Amino acid sequence: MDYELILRNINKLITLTKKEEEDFVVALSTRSLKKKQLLVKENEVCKFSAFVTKGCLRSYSTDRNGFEHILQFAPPDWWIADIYSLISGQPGKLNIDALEDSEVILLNRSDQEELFEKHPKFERFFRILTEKSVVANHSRLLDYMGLQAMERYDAFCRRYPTLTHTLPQKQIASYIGVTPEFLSKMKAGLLRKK
Amino acid sequence: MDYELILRNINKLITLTKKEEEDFVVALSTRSLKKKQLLVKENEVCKFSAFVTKGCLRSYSTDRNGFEHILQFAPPDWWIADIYSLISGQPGKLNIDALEDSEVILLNRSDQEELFEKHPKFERFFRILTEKSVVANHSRLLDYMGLQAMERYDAFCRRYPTLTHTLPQKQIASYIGVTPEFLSKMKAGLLRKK
DNA sequence: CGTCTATTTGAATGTACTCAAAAGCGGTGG
DNA sequence: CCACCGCTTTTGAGTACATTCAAATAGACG
Repeated sequence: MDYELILRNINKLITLTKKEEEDFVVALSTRSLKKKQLLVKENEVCKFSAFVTKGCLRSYSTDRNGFEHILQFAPPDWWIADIYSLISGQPGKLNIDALEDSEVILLNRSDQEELFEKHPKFERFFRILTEKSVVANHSRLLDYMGLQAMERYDAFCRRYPTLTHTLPQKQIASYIGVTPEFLSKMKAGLLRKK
Repeated sequence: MDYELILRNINKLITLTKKEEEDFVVALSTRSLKKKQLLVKENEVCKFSAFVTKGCLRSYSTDRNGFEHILQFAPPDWWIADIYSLISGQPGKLNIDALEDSEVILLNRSDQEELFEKHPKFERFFRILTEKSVVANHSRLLDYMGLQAMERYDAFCRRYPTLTHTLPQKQIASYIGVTPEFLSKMKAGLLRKK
């Protein structure tokens, strides 16, 4: 299996010895997902973190009116999981599925915890990864609170220029928190102004 | 100094040896804050995490229209910081101030990092703390995306029953993302229905 | 007691949503 | 290769939730 991408991802934050690298790699497994295929289902316990090597996943929750709200996109080189379910061991509310045919590497929570025991360096890696996640969520929360829809769309386009062009608008609408209809109208309005 | 509360807080997630406890405690310092006093200012680098032992702090950001948006309340037994600034070393966008006369314990980032080197167990503590923070932020983000103002207020009251009764409405409005005027109208509407 | 801030109330407004329908686009099977 | 089907995007009219602005009232603090 080719774990080059995930090892480089890890090595951005910590430096692994040969032994650590080996102990890490044996804990990994891979999985292919067809477009629309679910990796994590709501009301089930999420037992692993996923690292995307190809394609693109998303995590989302469905509200009582049937609307999907996207928490995260995960293109290659990103981690994704239902962290609530992962750390509580309780069934989660998130679904994680593939927006296109994708490849992921899975790390079981139990293996991850063994890794933490054996090599505290991994604890550091995930501590830092999680800190970055908090920062991203803060920024997104502030966007929700202080910006209007058009500005959130702008912010999205600036932060994720690639995703902006590859994802269906409907998905972007669901991420920035507007209806697809309204996003369409915003873009039309933009063009008129130019 | 009395570090009982913070030690109990730590011991909820990990178990410290005598030596670890000592090395931790020597890194701490305390500070008193008067109501409205700023602990962290925007555009300055935040160099510590704060643990509240008395009173209540909040972290917030001011948007370009001058509106404050509260990211977090920190009553006793809670941690608070501008994590973006803390981990990046860059000047942050958050202010942290006291909503009433308060006492906090400060842990410098550099001391914290030394602690991580010396005792990886602390890395675990903060890894778990940070994971919980991600979960809380996810839940709040989903509330913003899927609930309307009244429901967000309900959710707030259920999650923080104590804060609901002690905080000024204006602060709660700023946390749930509505104007103080509208929160007032929502409550009036509630009473009419009962 | 007086001042400053927080809360309430009301009227007018605006941003974003709902519902409906048409047009566009992509994939699939004949 | 074309025709069809389903899904996404666009467009429009009507609506609703929440804001803005203004003014009055209530409360807190020195």
